[in-house]
Amino acid sequence: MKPAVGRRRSTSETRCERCTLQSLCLPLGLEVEALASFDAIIEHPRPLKRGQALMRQGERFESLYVVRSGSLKQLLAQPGQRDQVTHFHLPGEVVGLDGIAESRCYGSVVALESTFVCELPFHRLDELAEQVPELRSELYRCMSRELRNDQRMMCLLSGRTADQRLASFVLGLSERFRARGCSPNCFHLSMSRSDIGSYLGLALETVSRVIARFQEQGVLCVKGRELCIHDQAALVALAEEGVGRHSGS
Amino acid sequence: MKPAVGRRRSTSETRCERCTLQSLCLPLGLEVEALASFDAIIEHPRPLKRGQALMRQGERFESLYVVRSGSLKQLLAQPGQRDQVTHFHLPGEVVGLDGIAESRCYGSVVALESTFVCELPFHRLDELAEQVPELRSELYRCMSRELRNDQRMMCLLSGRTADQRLASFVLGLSERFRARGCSPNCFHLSMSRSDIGSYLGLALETVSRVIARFQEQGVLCVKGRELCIHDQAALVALAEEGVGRHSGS
DNA sequence: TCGTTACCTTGATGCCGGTCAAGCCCTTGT
DNA sequence: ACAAGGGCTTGACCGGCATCAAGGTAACGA
Repeated sequence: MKPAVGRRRSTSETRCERCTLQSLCLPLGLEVEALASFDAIIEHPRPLKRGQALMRQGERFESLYVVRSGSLKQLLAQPGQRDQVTHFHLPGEVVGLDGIAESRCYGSVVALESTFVCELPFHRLDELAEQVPELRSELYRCMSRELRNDQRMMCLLSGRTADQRLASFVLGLSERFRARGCSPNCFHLSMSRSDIGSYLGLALETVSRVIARFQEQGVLCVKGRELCIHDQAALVALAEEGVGRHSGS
Repeated sequence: MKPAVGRRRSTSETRCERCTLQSLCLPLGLEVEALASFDAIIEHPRPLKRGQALMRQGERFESLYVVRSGSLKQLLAQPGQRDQVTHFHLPGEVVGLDGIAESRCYGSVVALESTFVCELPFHRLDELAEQVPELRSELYRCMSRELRNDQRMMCLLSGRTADQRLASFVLGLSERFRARGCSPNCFHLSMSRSDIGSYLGLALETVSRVIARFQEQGVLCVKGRELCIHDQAALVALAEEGVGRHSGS
């Protein structure tokens, strides 16, 4: 089921050089020449349809992927527990770093909509990183950033109320869309309420209810999966709100 | 307050070559020669006393550290929220990887007891990694492993009951002690109940109560901070226990 | 067009675990 | 030796959120 067929190298239209995600992506800061070398190792598997898997938990790890367009969710299955969403991946984000350690994919990654990715065979990437210090740094930075994000998430999950979690989630998405040149105030949620709930450690009913409450308060407006933030300041206040669980005084 | 004074290079007794943590530590798998180069960049700040900080959130990131003996906790301060424990670090574990991304320490790291560390100035480490592919791989693997652990933690925090969290926590520690050649069944908790609670997203009272319950059930035995596991199988069962929150059927 | 299905919303109920409070134990310093 | 303070335990109470349940809505295929 791996999209081995349909892979192809860069064409003029898929070149990094012309990619709008340059400012976010791995080859950030590479010289023209290095960028060309980087480009040369990229493969382009055929696009994924909604629900299709980019990788499956336990599969052999071969490549990193960068989302080119669309979005995906990462799922972790654990013994005696329902699958859990651990990440959502947006364009420009690197997928699969957690597979390096054991040469196995640590989670499954599934497209939430039609999704294009760039594939970076890891051994070739590492070879290139040996020669290009900037690429090496960027790889470190990328992993480090993800560590940082995961830690934030752990804090979110461990000490905060449903309202705070939802507010942080929405703000986080908003920020990520802004960085991608999309509207930070109105955007489309490609994931279901149930995905959001799983990700935030809440029941899907709670997600629904909190969204409804935010709407009543005029903080945002949701219709199906279209979301508009009306009062960002209020959302920030909701996310930080002094008194969550364990928050003390 | 940085322990700049008292740093010194390796002496015969601090050499990696003779270190009992070799099988766990970063230079894993290096040839004799590469190991010597690695050894040469290590510095040894003076030991930390209980409560002393190895790094403080927001400080400039310069070095990675490896715990040589003792243990530390990592704390993250967030606006309008009490500090939260995000990691406990045991001997052989690398500290500070999350600082690479922004060249700032992402959290504060504080000793839980008398603690020795090895300091690895990051720019020198990276220089060496350029020449030694094995070291590079090990660095990647190390970060990747941490990503994986953080994800496990996120799952723990988001979908599980207090009992499951505690049981997983104890099992995790047990496993880590085993890997370090210590008894996996009887060990010392260098962190307070409150630290454990913060780490697991529970009130310290809950930690105390759950431990008491486990004790009544004969699963383990705790006296102050000494812990003995009596029935590991039961603990595994408690950790996985089909029916947690969100677990569905 | 209709039926099927997946997704979402809203209500009612109950439990887990947070919070507050009181007291014990052990350590540390004078 | 005693006082003081930090850490731990245990009890009582109650609130937030999971769970169960019952529709409503939208998308899709026949």
